[in-house]
Amino acid sequence: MKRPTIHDVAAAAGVSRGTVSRLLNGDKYVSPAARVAIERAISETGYVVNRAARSLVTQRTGSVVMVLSEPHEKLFEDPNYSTTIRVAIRMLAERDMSLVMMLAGDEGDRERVVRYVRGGHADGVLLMSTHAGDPFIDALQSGPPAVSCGAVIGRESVIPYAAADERLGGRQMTEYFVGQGRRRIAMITGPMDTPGGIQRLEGFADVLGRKATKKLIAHGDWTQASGERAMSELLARTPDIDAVFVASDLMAAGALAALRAAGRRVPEDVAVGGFDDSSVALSTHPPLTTIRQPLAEVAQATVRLLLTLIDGAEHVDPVILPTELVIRASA
Amino acid sequence: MKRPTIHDVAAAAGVSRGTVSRLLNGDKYVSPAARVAIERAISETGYVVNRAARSLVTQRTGSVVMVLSEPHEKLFEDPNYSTTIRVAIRMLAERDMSLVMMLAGDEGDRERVVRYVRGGHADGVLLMSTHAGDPFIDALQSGPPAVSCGAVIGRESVIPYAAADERLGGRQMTEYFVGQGRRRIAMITGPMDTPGGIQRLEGFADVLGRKATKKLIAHGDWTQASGERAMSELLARTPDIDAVFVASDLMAAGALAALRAAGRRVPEDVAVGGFDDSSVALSTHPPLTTIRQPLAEVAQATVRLLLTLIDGAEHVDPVILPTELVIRASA
DNA sequence: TTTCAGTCTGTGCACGTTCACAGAACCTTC
DNA sequence: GAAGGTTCTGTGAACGTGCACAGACTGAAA
Repeated sequence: MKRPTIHDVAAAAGVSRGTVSRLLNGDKYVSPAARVAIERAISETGYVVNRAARSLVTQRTGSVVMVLSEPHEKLFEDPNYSTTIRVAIRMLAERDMSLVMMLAGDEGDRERVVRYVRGGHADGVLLMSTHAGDPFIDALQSGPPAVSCGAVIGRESVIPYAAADERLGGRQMTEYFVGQGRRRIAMITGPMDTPGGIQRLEGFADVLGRKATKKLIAHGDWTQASGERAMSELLARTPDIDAVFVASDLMAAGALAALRAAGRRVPEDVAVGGFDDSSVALSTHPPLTTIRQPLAEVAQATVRLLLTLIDGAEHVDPVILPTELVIRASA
Repeated sequence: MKRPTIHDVAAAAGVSRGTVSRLLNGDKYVSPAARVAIERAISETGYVVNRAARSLVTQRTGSVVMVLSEPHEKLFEDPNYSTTIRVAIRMLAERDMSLVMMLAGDEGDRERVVRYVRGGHADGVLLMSTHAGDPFIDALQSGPPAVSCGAVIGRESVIPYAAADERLGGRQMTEYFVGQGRRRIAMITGPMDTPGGIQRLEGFADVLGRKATKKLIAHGDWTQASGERAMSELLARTPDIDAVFVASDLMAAGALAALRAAGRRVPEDVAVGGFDDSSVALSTHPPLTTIRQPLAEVAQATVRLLLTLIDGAEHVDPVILPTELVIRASA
């Protein structure tokens, strides 16, 4: 039993293919009588358009590809992903478009993505967590519109993006520490080739100025273990620290462990601030004071940018959304 | 500047469309001379096949749709998702297939999925975390092959799946408690319409037999808050508990908070066991003894089942993979 | 009546591929 | 040299849709 085609619908409704096609594509110039007949025929036959045939003639695929630029080993649970995926699916579904996922972890992956996109298999590209100087961004330039969820360092001008104001978040936490009368404020950053790594530190430095010395700054790689290590480093280097701003909740959990091991009380001896307001922030002891990012809003803005470009806009401006301080027991 | 077609490649290589098509589809009967000429022409022109045109004639789309059956509000970070998504993308990419994502949170979503699948837009369906008695599984029966990542309760016979042996996990943790000489062992379960909710409890009951009384069992909904609430309930009901098996790490984090509030020491007074071995298990204090699920292996097995069915197999058997006890400080 | 604009409809063609088929070229064997 | 099997190649016909175009019908204005 074959799937019904537009011919079958037309025949059942007693009209021609063209009329059915017009109705399907929201064209005006379809008489009320034809309209009801066709709608009935569609539901009777269970017709659904063949996207392949349509895209063959329209040169559009009705799909957007989301590219995950994480190296394979790092399967860490980034809440950003699940939120963005869901928001994107939902917004695309409203326009009857679908989301296809691709990985860009190694060279082979990236080549595959470029081939896919260049081959015209997607109407747009949604980049996730792309690292600084990623060469394959250039390869994407000539194809369909591409946007990034989160800033692409060094390429802000070439690829539109939506992101949280990470720098503001850094300032918010640091100002909070200062306002509490903390005097020796340290920071554990993320990798310095990511926006979160760079910009959260910038916010920290904005507030502290020259008091943000190298001795007070340690680097992690987002993992809990790296947070623990960095905290130990800091304690060894500058024992009189009374506050530490950690660039992610997960690393902050590591920092808490190191502080506990060193016999420091939190928040009495050392205040700890995280970033992300992830579920980890609630499961630590004490729960983390942290910075909440407007994840869903960023995702929405990203998709909106992409759709605007797909609709033919020449240029869009980046969108930067404010973060928010969430106060809990750790600071 | 138009995209090159198979005609352009054929012309550049001095052969006909048919020969190029044969090479592309791995057919034998292509002479060595033609082969090199075509391969050169392909790389010179930058040709990449038009999937829409191909799928129009082959009736295959080269894509698999992953259906996320979570209600919208619950955007909780399930590590299962990110692992399965990555594994699926990777395995599909090897066969030059792509993964498209859809949501099935409400009735409208589900209808969209059914239309999409029935419309022949996917060669297979990969169900994630489908709840018991989900009616839309039946709607999927008549379409392309569908498999589930995780058991589908009450439908094990109708839809193939791969899953972790949740029941075994429940036994492992409970036996560990028994072996340690714990006498009053309680359990906090997940929702009783999910495999994780039901089967982890079954494992618990397997070991404890009639000692697993109703008084010792409380129910949560996977959230941290529900874990905390359930733990308080249990303590009020049965104050002499000396161990509790919590069906997820996140809920276990909540249980730890409740125990701390009640002045119980962990693990001295009460041993706590979690489930999942998620990142939360490491960030709690003390770190959680828990059950590790072979997430990646389950994902691989799921995709393999689906591909086997897509390749024409009539029937496949479900795959159930063993869990593993991970001992940390909480028990 | 004629003219014209507006509304609605049907038809042929193109999109880029695969597949079945026919046939050419080559080798082996009688 | 005829016959028969491989191996290889080109060609026409689909697949299901959107779009441009031509034309039919309406009603209003000249």
